[in-house]
Amino acid sequence: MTTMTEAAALPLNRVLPGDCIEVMATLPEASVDLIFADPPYNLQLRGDLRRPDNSRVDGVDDAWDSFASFDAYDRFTRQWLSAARRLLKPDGAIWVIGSYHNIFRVGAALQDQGFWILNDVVWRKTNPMPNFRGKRLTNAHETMIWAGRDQAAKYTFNYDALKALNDGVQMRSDWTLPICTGHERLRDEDGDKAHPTQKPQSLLHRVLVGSTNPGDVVLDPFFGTGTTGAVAKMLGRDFIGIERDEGYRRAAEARLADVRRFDATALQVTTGKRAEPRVPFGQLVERGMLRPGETLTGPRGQTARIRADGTLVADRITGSIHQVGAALDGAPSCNGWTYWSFQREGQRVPIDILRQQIRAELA
Amino acid sequence: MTTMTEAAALPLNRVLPGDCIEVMATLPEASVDLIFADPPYNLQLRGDLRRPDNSRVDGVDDAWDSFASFDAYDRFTRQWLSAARRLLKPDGAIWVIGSYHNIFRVGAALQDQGFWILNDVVWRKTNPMPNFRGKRLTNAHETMIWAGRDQAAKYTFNYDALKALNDGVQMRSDWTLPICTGHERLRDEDGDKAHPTQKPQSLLHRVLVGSTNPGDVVLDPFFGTGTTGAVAKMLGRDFIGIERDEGYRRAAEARLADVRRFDATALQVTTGKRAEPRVPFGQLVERGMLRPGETLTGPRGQTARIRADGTLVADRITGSIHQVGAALDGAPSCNGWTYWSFQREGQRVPIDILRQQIRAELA
DNA sequence: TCTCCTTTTGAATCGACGA
DNA sequence: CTCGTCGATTCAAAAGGAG
Repeated sequence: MTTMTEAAALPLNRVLPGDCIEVMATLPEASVDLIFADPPYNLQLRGDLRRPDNSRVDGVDDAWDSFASFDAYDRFTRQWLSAARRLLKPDGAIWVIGSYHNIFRVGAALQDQGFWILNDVVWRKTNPMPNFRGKRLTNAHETMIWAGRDQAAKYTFNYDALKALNDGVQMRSDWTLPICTGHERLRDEDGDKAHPTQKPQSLLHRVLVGSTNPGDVVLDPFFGTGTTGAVAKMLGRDFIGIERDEGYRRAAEARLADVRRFDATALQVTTGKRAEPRVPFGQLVERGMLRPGETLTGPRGQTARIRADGTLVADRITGSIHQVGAALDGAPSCNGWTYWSFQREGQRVPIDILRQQIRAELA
Repeated sequence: MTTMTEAAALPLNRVLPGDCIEVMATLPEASVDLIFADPPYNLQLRGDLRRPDNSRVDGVDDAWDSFASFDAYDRFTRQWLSAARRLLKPDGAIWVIGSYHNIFRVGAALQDQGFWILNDVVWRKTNPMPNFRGKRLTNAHETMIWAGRDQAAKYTFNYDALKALNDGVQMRSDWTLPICTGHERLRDEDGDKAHPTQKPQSLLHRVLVGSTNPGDVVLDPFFGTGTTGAVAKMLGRDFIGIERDEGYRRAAEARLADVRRFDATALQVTTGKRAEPRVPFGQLVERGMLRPGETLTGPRGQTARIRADGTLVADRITGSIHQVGAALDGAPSCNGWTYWSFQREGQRVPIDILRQQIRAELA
């Protein structure tokens, strides 16, 4: 959906160096379909933490996670969110992940800037770090906020694909997934973890399958070691990464070079009836699949006759298949396609069968 | 822990009428051990919502949940929080429950006022209302914030009691509990629900066991129909309720009169048996155990390829592992978990092996 | 009383498109 | 803009009723 000029101006599938607020300011507005952001959590750790066996926990103590006050953190948040919002297309959306240290401030800032929250999603970790001191509950989840650019945004939501991913029941707002460990966890030459808060690919897989389409542009302003880019590449989405730390950038670039894109068939995803072309009921009459004068039957024996223009008459009611069905049932609305049947060889046949025939021809 | 004079001044185990901000101002400072608050969520619903069968959803349209703007909601939040904080003893703590509509604003206000967040706790509903229009994820959880009066507060945390409640492993920050239905749900003379958002006793049971001791004073400034009071009474804690709606107050008082101390009802609902967790096939794909594009093999050499949403494609058939297996065999049904295998190092491996791996992690 | 099936219901920010 | 029309969309529990 990008024009040539936009596409030319966008540095796709690269990791841009620098501070994300400054770099985002250089990119063209309304050019990005989705933003996934994993900003610093502002953890406020005091001293170091030791396990019961006295070994030291390797916590997040990097300078980039340190802010002088809530106020400073809020200023930072509002700046990067504002820059990010400028880059979103009108129907774009954003995901932000955080913990209780920062997510309330991020959520309030999103609302204040006009983003429209669609869901908050809980990532339940199957294998969280235990609470070694027994002073609080095990912090076993993180929170993601999914928001449209504004209330009017017609955001992408692949409902049927996520439903398929969840064994045929609609996807819920709590996602149970393991943290990033094992081979997936990037390590430096010394065997230490390359990034303290590397997110699992499974998390990004679900986000991108659910809220983007192949060919969409996904921006990650806190790219880190590039989980967003890796999954985007696998799924045939374009990405833009921004990362100011050279070490993380190098790790991400090495990682991305090894990623293969899934083939076209694998990228296809379950779609529902919404994606199908519309078929006017009148077309069934025009094509002679149903004849004017023929009688249709409703679910409880209601009858109506077809007129030459594809409207129905029942009793004193006239109108579309939907309107007559709704009127007969005293219902506020009705899907005429699933309401009415016709007779063929003594059998009741739903009219939706005929619509499916036409759609099959169109495919 | 209360002195004689404080105890004398406190209206214990009663439901006080009136606006909570005004009523709290009349109570003595530093007199309460714990506050549990379920403030209005500011839902901002538009129009009515119908189920696919055309029945109408009885949503929250009460005047008390309506605010003119985020700004108005913030002012309200800061006022009641500030009044509540004055009432807390130095080592007191607060719980606030909310949804994505309001919880970010509440969380930020808590931090701004000097409360110190201890955990955010996710209430995962076993039986949430589905998303009827298929436009978002099922909103299947609510969020609670647990915070000390300030960073120095030596808050109460009954670590071992919660660990015992959780089958001997540390209590996590995600709690899986059913919503309030059935006999527990209070109804008026007409059989309608007495309160639109009654919380389950199991939730309060866990909160009060974990963060109060017998004899503590628990304040609920948005008392509603009195779940907090009922569970407090059962558990031998004192409570103070504030509720401005007379109908809710009467329902709460009738309810409380029937509650006996040490009633085991709440305990029973808290500990439920766990069934074997369902593992969607899609999770094997998300987690990279199987790749999109990879080929699965059936018992007699049938093949199908995996797509990014966890569905299979074989010939012209698309669907779940079960559906495609059944279609290829011309069978009415099929257990895809035992039907399909994948290749690893030249060997055929049943996909069920991978499901067992995931279940082992969850156990 | 027990089983089986049907009905009801729950804190919900729940369209798209053309005229 | 608004307005009218098309037509897509639900899961787990518990209550209630039939046999």
